[in-house]
Amino acid sequence: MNILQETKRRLAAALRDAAAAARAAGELSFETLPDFVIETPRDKSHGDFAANLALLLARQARQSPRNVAEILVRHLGKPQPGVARIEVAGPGFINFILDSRWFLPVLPAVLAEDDHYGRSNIGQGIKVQVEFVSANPTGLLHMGNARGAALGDSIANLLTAAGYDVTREFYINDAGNQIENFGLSLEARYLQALGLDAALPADGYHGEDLVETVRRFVDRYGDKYLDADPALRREMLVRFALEEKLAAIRLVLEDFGVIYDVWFSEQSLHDSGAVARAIADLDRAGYIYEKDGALWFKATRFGAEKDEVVVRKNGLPTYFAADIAYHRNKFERGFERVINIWGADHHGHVARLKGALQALGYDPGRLEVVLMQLVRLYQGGEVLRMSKRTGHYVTLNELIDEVGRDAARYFFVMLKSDSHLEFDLDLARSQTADNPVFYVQYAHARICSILRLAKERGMEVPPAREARLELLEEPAEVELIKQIAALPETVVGAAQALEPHRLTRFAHDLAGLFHSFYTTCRVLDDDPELRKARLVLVEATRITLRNVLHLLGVSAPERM
RNA sequence: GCGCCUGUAGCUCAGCUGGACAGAGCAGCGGCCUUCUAAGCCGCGGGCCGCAGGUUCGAAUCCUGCCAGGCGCGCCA
Repeated sequence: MNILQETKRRLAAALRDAAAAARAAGELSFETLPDFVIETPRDKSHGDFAANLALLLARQARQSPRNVAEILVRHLGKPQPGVARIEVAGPGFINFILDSRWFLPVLPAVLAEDDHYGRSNIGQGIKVQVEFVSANPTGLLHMGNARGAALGDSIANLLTAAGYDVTREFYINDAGNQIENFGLSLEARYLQALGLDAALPADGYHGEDLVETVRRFVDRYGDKYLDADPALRREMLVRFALEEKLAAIRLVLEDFGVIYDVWFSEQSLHDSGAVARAIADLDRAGYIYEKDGALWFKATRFGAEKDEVVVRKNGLPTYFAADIAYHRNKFERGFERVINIWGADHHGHVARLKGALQALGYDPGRLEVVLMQLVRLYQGGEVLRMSKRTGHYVTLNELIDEVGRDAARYFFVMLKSDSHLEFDLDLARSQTADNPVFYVQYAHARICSILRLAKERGMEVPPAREARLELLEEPAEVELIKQIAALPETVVGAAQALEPHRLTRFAHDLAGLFHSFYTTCRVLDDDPELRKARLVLVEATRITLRNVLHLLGVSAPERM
C-alpha cells in the first residue's frame, strides 16, 4: 500500500497527457517532454503535491512558465480522482490540493499489514551483503565501532524492508602484523603475570583488559608455557585471547541489537590459498610488478593516488592483498551488491580496492562504501582521544551501561554518516528528557496507554472497515494520516540512499504530529462513532511508530 | 604539498539528489494539567546558509578559487 506514490504516478501521467493534448491543439510546442518531478512541498499551503513541469517546459515552449502551467491545467480536463483543487502558483508550479479523505484508505491498510507496513519489494530479492564493524578482535569495541554497528545494522534493516535479501557480515582481522603484535603484548603480560619483568612492545596493546585475559589464561594453564617455545607460547595466547575477545564482541553487539549472519575469518583466506590466487590472477592480468623486493599492484591504473604493495619484501601478503581476495570471495558467494561501512580514515583504501576488483573483471560499482566520519568524544568540555594502543577509550559496553541501547543507537544514526558526530558523554550520561529518543518513545507509550484504557472499558480497536473514518477531519488528524501514509516512500528513499537518519527524522515528525493530535483530539470520546474512527487512527500510528523504531533497532516501550 | 569529508539560528543538526518567503530540537521568554501519561502542547524572538565569482527562469544544493576544521597520503590495518 503506497497511496502517495500511486497518486503521484497517476498525476504525472495525467500531466504528460495534458502536455500532449496541448501540443496537439497547437497551444504548446516542445520537442521532448523534460523529466519533471511531483514532490511534496515543504510548505503545506502549497498543497499536497507540486509539479515543476511548466517551469521546465517554458523555454522550449517560448512562453512564460505561468502561461504554460495554465495551459497544462486546462488540458488536464476532467477532474482527477481525489484532487480537490488545482492551482498555478509561484513562478509556475502546479499545485494539487487533495481531498483530505483521499488518504483514509491507508489506515485499514496499515492495520492489515501490521508489522509489514512500510515494506516494499523494490529490492526484488537481490542478494546484498552489508559488512560492518569488522573491528580488530584484539580488544573491546569503541565509539567508532559503535557508530558503525548502529549504522550498518539500520542500513541492513532498511534494505531488508525494501525487499533485498540481506546478509550481515563481520570480517575478523585474525591475521597479519596486528595479530603478531597482539601476541607479543600477550606474551609480555603473561610473563608479568608469572612475576617476571617483561616489557610491553612500544607499539603494543596497553589496555588493562589484556591483563585480565592473561589472568584467565593463567587460571587455566598456569605456567605451562613459561619455558615453552616462544612461538608456540604466543600462538596459544593468541588463540585463547581471540576466542575470548570475539565472544565478548559478539555478546556486546547482541546487547546492542546486532546479530550477524556470517563471521568471516581473514586467516581462512590465507589458509585456503585465496589470497595467493588473487595475487596470481592480478599478475596474470598484468597488474603486478616488483619493486624494492616487494610486489605491487598498479592501483594508479584505476585512478588511485599511488600503487600499493600486495606482498612485502619478507614474503608476507599485506592486509590489502587479503582484502582483495575477501571481496572477490563476496562476489563469488553470489552477492549482487556489497556494502561496506568504513571509518573515514579508511577512505584512501576505497579507490585501490575498487581498482583491484575491476582488474579481476568485476564491476567496481557493485561495491559501495559508506564512509562515516569518526566520533569525537567530549567529556568535561574536552575532547577525548581514542586509541586502542594507549588503552584510552570508552567502550561500547560502557556506553550501553551508561546511556542505554536505545539512546545510543538512535544518536548514532540520527546524523548523516558524513558528519562528524560529537558525543558529549556528560550529556548522554545525564539521562535527561531532552533526548529525542524519549520524545518518540513517549508517543508510543502514550498510545499504548490509551489502548490499554480503552480495553479496560471494553472499547477495543474496531475492524477498520467498521469505522467511519471520514469523521477524521480535524487538521491534526489529517496531518497525522498523511505522515503515516508517507512511511513506505520514506523507507524506500532511505534504503536507496543508504541513509537511516531519514528514519529518525520521520519518527520525530510522526511523534510530534501525534502529540499535537493528542492535545487537540480526545480519543476516548463520548461519541462512539468518532471514538472508533480515532481508535483506528491511533492504532495505525502505533504500528507506524513501532515499525520505524524497529528499523532503527530501538525498542518501542508500552509504558514509560 | 596533494586527495576525501565538513562549514546553515547561541548550541547540536535537517534540508527529500536544482525549486516557491531557509527548518527542527535544545537553550531563552510567555501561556496551557478537576478529563485518555505535562518525558506533552501552543506562541514569541533569533540566519550576510564560511567568503568571492560562475552556470540556471531559479542555488544552502551544481562548477571554480580562496578561508577554517577533521581525516588520509606506511612493505599498519
